[in-house]
Amino acid sequence: MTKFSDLNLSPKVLKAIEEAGYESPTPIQAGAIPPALEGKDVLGIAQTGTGKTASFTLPMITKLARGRARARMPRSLVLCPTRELAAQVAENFDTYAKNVKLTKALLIGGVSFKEQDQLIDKGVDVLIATPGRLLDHFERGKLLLTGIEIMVIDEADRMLDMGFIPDIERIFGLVPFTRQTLFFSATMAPEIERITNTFLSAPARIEVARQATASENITQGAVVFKPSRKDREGTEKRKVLRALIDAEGDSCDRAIIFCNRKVDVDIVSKSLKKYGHNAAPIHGDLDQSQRMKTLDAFRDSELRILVASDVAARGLDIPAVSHVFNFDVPSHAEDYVHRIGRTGRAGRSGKAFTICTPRDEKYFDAVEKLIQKEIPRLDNPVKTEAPAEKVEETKDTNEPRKSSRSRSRSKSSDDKRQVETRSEPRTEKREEPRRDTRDNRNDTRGKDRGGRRDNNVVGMGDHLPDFIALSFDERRAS
DNA sequence: AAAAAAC
Repeated sequence: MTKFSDLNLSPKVLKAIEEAGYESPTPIQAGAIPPALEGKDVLGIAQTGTGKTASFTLPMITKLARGRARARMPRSLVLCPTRELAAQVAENFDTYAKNVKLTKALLIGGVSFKEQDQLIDKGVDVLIATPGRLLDHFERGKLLLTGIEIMVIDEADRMLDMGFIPDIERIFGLVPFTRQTLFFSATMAPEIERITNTFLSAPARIEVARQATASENITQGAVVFKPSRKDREGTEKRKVLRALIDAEGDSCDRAIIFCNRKVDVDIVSKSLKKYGHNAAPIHGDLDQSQRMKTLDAFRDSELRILVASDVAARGLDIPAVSHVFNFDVPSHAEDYVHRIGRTGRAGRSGKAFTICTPRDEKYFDAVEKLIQKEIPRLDNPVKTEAPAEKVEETKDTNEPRKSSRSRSRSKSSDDKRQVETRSEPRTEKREEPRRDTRDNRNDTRGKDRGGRRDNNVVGMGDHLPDFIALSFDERRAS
């Protein structure tokens, strides 16, 4: 098996790798690092969780260690689709460049320009950025991109989804023609193919998507149910969610709940908190420092449940998530794969539950078609509409269920949320509030991230279930 | 019916 020491990385980088606890490169690393070090363009086709980030940071650090940055002329540029992803790449540089003198700046939105400007003025070796903020800096004339030696595009397919491709093309036009380009995408959509044909020159192509895997290690299940009333859908889904979480007990020690909408992220998070769960929301409307804090707490196991929009579906490095719950079926089937791919990583087992109501059904069908597998239906964990509850809940409108609801409810839709949050704890036997005593356990998980030494983890964690290992085209082509 | 990203 290849070792990092066979890859021609600089001794200082090797030392940092060793200190982080790694010995063997993952396939994408073994494939991408040698051509990157030779100065070739690289086209890496790899899913998240394959060790992709290190496959460009390691050779970059090795190459940039020689030479120094000049003011306002960064020597390399890494573009990421989301702020979190950019921050994560920056952390990766910190880890592996700790024995090397390298300066870097993180240019992302949501934070002030001032500090970013100061860093750029001093001169940086590595610029890590989201496209919008990078162009903003550029337009202010504070930033020269003519000194870029290496440019990295991370998660290109996601950039495509987010409409960043015009920005990316523009940035390609601002960096020198002679630069080296390292380009990463989980899939090769036609538009991505076009970009790579245009902007890469004779790239070394490394595809690890089809990597064989030992076992299918995500257990999937779905609760399909019909809400008793349209206006109770949210409440009842939350109840199902709680029942699912509770049924998992202590084995559910780090979970992500995905919702399709930001409002629902907030509502679900609040509701869980009220029921004693250690939960917090993350989505794009929350301010950046809050997003970072929440994510850090989740990684450090201070936070047990992360309620998220699809900001967190792809790319973020969150190790060893025990459970993924889909509060909604994602409307893009591919997102299902990304979401549940947050669990069952690096050889660990994981569980993924999806809640599906009639309005989700067509998306659910699309998901099953994509993964070429039937997701086992689970019994609704909420006792089949216990009559006692029903009576209590509906006592204000004491009438047969099938009666028409044409009589508009006196509650305005405005105070619906309020009503619901008030009534929720009442409508069911409130379980013992769950105590998340994370501090009383021997918590080593936080350290997992940089230096896991578990026997069953290969390289930087390249264990993927079979269907994830298929490219999307292959999955679609069923 | 959506999320993300620039002010």
